[in-house]
Amino acid sequence: MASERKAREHSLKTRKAILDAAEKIMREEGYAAVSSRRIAETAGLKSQLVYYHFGVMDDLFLALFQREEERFFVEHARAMSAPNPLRALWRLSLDPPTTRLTQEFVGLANERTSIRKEIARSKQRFRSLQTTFVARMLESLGVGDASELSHVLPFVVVAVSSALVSEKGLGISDGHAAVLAYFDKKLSALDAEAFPAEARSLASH
Amino acid sequence: MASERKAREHSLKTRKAILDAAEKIMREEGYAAVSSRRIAETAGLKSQLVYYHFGVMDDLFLALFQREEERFFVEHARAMSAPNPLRALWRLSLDPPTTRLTQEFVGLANERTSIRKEIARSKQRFRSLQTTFVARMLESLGVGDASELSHVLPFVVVAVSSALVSEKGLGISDGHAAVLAYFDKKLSALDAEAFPAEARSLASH
DNA sequence: GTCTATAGGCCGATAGAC
DNA sequence: GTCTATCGGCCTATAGAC
Repeated sequence: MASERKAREHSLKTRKAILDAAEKIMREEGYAAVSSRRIAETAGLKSQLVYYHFGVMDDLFLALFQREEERFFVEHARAMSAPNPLRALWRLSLDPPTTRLTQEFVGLANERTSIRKEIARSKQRFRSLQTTFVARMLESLGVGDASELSHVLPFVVVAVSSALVSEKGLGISDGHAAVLAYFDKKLSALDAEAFPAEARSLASH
Repeated sequence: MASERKAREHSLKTRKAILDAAEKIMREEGYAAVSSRRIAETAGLKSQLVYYHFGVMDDLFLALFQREEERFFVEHARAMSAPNPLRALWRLSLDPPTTRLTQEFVGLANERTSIRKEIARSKQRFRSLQTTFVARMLESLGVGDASELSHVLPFVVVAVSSALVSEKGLGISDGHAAVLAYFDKKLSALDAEAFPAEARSLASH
């Protein structure tokens, strides 16, 4: 029936509105500010609808996290297949909206056991993707201690960019310019060495 | 009067008990779990005493932070004057109790404006101390681009150790061994270069 | 699927007796 | 300085009408 389809679409629309509102609050005011009432206020609907569509609050947070993880996975894959993958990963990790939300989820994980497992699983997933990628990259360069560096490099990139975003949120920027310049320089150089412009240009023919 | 002195001592004891309880809860369950009632329960006293001794909750958090900052400053100074200062700073930043609490205060800063300024001020203070210290160290080594590195090095050390502690809290340890080995090695080497054992041994005579 | 109404809990904070 | 008592607020979550 057409009415069933319409109802389903409407339901999806409400779910999206709730998730969007939750995400906005979480980004701007932190996970602690996310409540069914604040979501309702932001999305322009009644707080009980949150429970109707998502069950308990834990499930809402899980749904939001999974949506975010999917989105991040796409951006992550794009960064990895860029001509300068290390620098692209670095810039992606520097994106304030993305990283800010990730940090909030980590904070949330300290409070809610059901969330912690998901965050941990997701973090390990991306870490594994990055380590594998960098390992291949270093091997193709003939680097000797590729095993250690392939773990260290992605870890440092993510940790440092995360710290930059965190401090920016606190209104601090001491030394940030130096850190940005240093990593842009070093990562670009490594990218250029692993994926020389000539090879790329030849490969595309 | 002796009774006045006794009362003052008792008051200090209560204040300490409250701060200790708040710190314990914050460490174990996160800043969101710190409430006057939970403090009272943990410290074995009435929740109203929290307000009597500290005014509003913001002031309690400020008092706790300042106590913690003082403690950290002492440890920080000790690390800087160690024979291998960079590695000592690295190990200090890796201390879970210290770093875990710092991270909770950063989260708290997202919620409470009055706290944010204090956290930012303190972070800048330590950053400045570290940058100055590393700059002198690199200059004595005759490093050319000492200005950039003196900003990058402390930033990376703090960011990476913070990320290690954070992940450990989530139950993740993928690649941690490699990161630990790498930084221990690199920082120790830099320390040894700047403060050779012979120079130290001669200077102490 | 959305509404009104409401139960039950923890919170910050204050007033006033002792 | 510590006690009892209490107010008002925001929260999660559910019941039941439409």
